[in-house]
Amino acid sequence: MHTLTEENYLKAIFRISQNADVKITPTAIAEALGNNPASVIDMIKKLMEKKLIDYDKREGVKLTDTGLNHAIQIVRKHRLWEVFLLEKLGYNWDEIHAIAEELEHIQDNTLADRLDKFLGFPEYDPHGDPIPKANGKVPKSYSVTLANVKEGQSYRVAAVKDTSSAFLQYLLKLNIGIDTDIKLVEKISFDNSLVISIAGKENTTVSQKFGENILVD
Amino acid sequence: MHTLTEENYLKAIFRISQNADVKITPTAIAEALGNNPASVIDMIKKLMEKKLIDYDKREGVKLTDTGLNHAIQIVRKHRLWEVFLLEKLGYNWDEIHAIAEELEHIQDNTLADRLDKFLGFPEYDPHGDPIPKANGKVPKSYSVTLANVKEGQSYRVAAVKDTSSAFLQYLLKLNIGIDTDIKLVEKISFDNSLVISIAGKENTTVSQKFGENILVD
DNA sequence: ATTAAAAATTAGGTTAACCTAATTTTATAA
DNA sequence: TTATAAAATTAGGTTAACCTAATTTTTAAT
Repeated sequence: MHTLTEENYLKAIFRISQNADVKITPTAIAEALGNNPASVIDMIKKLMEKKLIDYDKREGVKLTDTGLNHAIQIVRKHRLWEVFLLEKLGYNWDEIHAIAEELEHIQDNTLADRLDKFLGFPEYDPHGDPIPKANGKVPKSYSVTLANVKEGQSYRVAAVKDTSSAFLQYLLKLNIGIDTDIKLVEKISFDNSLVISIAGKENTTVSQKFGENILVD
Repeated sequence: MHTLTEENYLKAIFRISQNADVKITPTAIAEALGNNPASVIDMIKKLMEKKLIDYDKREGVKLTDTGLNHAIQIVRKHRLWEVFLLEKLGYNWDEIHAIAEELEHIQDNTLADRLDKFLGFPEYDPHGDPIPKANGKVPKSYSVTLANVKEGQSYRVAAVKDTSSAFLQYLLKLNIGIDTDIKLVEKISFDNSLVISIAGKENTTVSQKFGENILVD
């Protein structure tokens, strides 16, 4: 139906719109996709013609209903494939994202539903991101980060924001995964570093950036 | 490593080279891919520069060792994915080829091996085509067609040559699948039609073209 | 051996998706 | 409010992979 490139634009716009309730600018899309704002303008015109997005300078870019549906279906496939790669093929946490980036574009009407059934209708992917249902409904997603949480209390790791290999490998080294318990021992006011205790073990210090990429429950 | 288009050329060249020991011409490749001979010439130049094929007018197109390896790996992935789609996701015989055409291009070094293991190291895909092993070895493939076989004898369907939906749906209607027993009752000399008995049932008549696309054992 | 048909090749053009450089518009801060 | 910076946009160019329409080469048949 749509080209791979168009799908990647829709997905990027969707992702940005999830992050925060800000205006989605051509520049923001360009950054997300790692290409030039001028190219984004070209594609914005094309996607508008196809009625997948609306755009004006005031409002920024917005997905139409059709565009949103497409984006959600792509995200659904991405996250289902991630579950498949981890659970069935035995890949590691940090390897699955890149492969799912390709698999999400496989075109077939019944594929997502079949995969969903085969995997036992999982609600979250291995990074804790909610897997949209067949009807487009998206399970609750987590938004509280370890960096925003009270000192002295324990939390369950519900999801990770950054899915880069670098971050996930670091987590692996620290023995942190989904469902790991983390206690925020202290917040260092100088640079917002976090002193944490992982699964009851001895204290470790991590950066603010680290904390902002861990979503807790 | 290579573009999707390049991979499709390698695969087409490989497929043609399997069929028969004939010279592989630009025209033949163009027909296989459904595009123009002029375009094929462009791509031949490119693939020669990349040392994936050799070409001269006398000899036609030949895959180099590197090119052959690439082609085999693509075919391996295609056929493994077909097994997956049929056995794990419950697709029908006639649906899997088209989806596998996309899946075969997913790039990851360990993917084929993991899939192979997950599926229990199958030797043949659902159309009876041999699945190349990790080391590039290809299990025995079948070459005797129902059209070339003696009257009065029974054979096991080992594979199908044509994997188009149209042909596979016809087979489904006739209740023919891999391992079905077919007896060649009579060959009509007028047009080489074949009178056959499927799994011991009453006689049916099929065309020469039909018979040429059934490989038997 | 000649000629007609088929195949290969060249030349030049198109489209999608990118780019850089220049220009215009909008936002921000003194 | 006016200058400056940032963002958006336009103009024009590139590359991959296709195309059509010549033209040349090869093959096959008389």
